[in-house]
Amino acid sequence: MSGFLGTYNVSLDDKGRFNVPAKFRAVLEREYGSHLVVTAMSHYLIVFPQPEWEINRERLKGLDPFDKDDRDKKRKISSRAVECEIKSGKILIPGTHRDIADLDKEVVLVGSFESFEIWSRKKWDEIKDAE
Amino acid sequence: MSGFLGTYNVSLDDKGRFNVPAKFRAVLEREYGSHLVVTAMSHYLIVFPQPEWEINRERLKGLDPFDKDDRDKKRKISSRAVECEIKSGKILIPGTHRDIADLDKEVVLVGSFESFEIWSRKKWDEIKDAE
DNA sequence: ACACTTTATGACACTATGAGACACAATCCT
DNA sequence: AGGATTGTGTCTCATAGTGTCATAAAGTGT
Repeated sequence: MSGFLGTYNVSLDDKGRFNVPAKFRAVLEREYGSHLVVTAMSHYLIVFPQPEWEINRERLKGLDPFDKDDRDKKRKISSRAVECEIKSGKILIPGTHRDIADLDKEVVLVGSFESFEIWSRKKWDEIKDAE
Repeated sequence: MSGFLGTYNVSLDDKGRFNVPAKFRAVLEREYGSHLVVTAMSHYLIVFPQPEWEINRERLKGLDPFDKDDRDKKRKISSRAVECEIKSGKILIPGTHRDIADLDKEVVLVGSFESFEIWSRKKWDEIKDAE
């Protein structure tokens, strides 16, 4: 109902996974499912439940695969995304995406209603009070 | 479900093949099959699963065979297309097409929902951050 | 405040994946 | 035919990803 709320400090295990906080897990179980799409912004990642992501995708369906502008538009979105799944309560962020967002052990999850974000603790500390 | 997503650095073996990333392979197995059509754009290749290619072909059928622009577009697409198949988990890009896209050892696969693209690492690095 | 339940961390063994290599088959080219 | 080039099957190894458990920490009810 109320979506992803709050800020959580979590830590990645030796393989780059983290436990989804119980509150977030509850949202996923109630409203969505275990399939997620993670997309990279410059300094952080956004995690969409698959059904939310699907809404974006629908808008891109009609585009012409042989038209340059249409392709560019699609590529920009799809190239930075990756499908993930919650397995044994954990999510693995692929290495490529960990690198983009510069994640090390300490990361911060930030709820944003129908999606949530993943920040490195360092970057988050820098921006959280700014504005 | 969500099509080809993400960016993968892969390397061609001594014969010009590459392993299809597991995520892409899963999409192909779930939604399409192992038959592909590869077509060359100016600086990269586009790989369509055969069923997707068929859909686009239907679209091109609507074009006017006596209109110059329409003919040009059709010719451009058909003349540079080639059928490929995944064999032992790998795709071989024919030499002709490797040349067109200027592929050497390091290539980048870029998902684009119902198709994916093959770039030389060099070209990709040039354009990936550009707008 | 206590026992009990749930949640998060870290560790470890195991599996899957992608790179590279090599032998072999098919095709092409005079 | 013979040799070069192009394509195919298969194997090994390092690394990335997965399942599971023990322990620690946090949260819940009485």
